[in-house]
Amino acid sequence: MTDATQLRYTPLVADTEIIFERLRKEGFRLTSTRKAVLRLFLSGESPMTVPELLLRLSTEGISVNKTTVYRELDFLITRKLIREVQLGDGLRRYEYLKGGHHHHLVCVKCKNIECFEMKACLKEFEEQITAEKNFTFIKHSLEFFGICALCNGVTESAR
Amino acid sequence: MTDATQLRYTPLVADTEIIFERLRKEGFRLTSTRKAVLRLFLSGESPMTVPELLLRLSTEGISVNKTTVYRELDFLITRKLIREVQLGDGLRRYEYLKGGHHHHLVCVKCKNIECFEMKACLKEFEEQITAEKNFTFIKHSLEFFGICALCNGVTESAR
DNA sequence: ATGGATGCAAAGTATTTGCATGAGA
DNA sequence: TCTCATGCAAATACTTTGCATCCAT
Repeated sequence: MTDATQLRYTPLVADTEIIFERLRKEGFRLTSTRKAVLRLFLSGESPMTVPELLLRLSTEGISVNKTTVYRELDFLITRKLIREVQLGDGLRRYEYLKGGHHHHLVCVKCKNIECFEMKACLKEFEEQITAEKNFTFIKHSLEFFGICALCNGVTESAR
Repeated sequence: MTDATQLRYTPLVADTEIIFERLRKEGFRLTSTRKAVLRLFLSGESPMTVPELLLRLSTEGISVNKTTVYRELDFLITRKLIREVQLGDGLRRYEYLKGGHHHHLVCVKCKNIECFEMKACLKEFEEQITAEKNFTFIKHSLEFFGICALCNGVTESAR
């Protein structure tokens, strides 16, 4: 329970190439949209909403239709390359699913989202519940909300 | 960590009256809409979306405008009588906030939502993180997804 | 009668669908 | 060439806003 490790997304170009190659082998097309969206997720962004994603892409000079983005997200979710997360404000966000399961520290002030791991976090709890009430666990989501170190350091006057 | 208690919402009429009286004393009006919405939450429903809530009300023969419902929810959230919960499908649900903080077991098959408590669940974890990285915790949300006992018992053919 | 509460219409935002067209492999 | 992928328009779903009216106290 006392085992929290901060996740660091390493924006490995190698990762990108490996994923591209895997998709190609599986018979999917590597269109410019797909590459752009995947690169964006792989670059270590915080979870993004669709409007945010569209803005990011257009800022980079990439013009993509929103319908295409929604469909691309469906595709990537199905391939388990990204996942949807909800952080309490009613918006759907999407983030790169780099191997491990992890959770979020959401700053309610600056809205920054930090990812971190909790090894074997709720395993024993889930096992106990399974034994007690025949509930088969598939997944869980755990989000923490509070004020981050940066915002804690900022004095009222300095805002 | 091994302390899970199932929550049971007791639809106490007394609770309803106490809340009504409190609101009245604070200078808020007890309109028929307010009473109906509050009674619905107090009757021990699972978390509901606004459309679900509107349907429930109209089934009971209560005609309320959706705008009014949204505003009533705002009001009740401000008064900390209900809270918004997100259960992974992108929809906002609302539930009665009966004193205690609790979590949810969401069945992905039948969509049933069970509430339960975890005493001192993540307290020690939060304290550790606070010490490590100056993050001030305000709240957290924890949801479990899986197959409930009922759905586990149902054979494929019986569906 | 006063001000909180309501209803209605309209606008705003997020997401999905149908269909014709475009472009990787 | 053969489909997967895309764009566009429109539909759907959810939520918010402005304003006139209502009604609980």
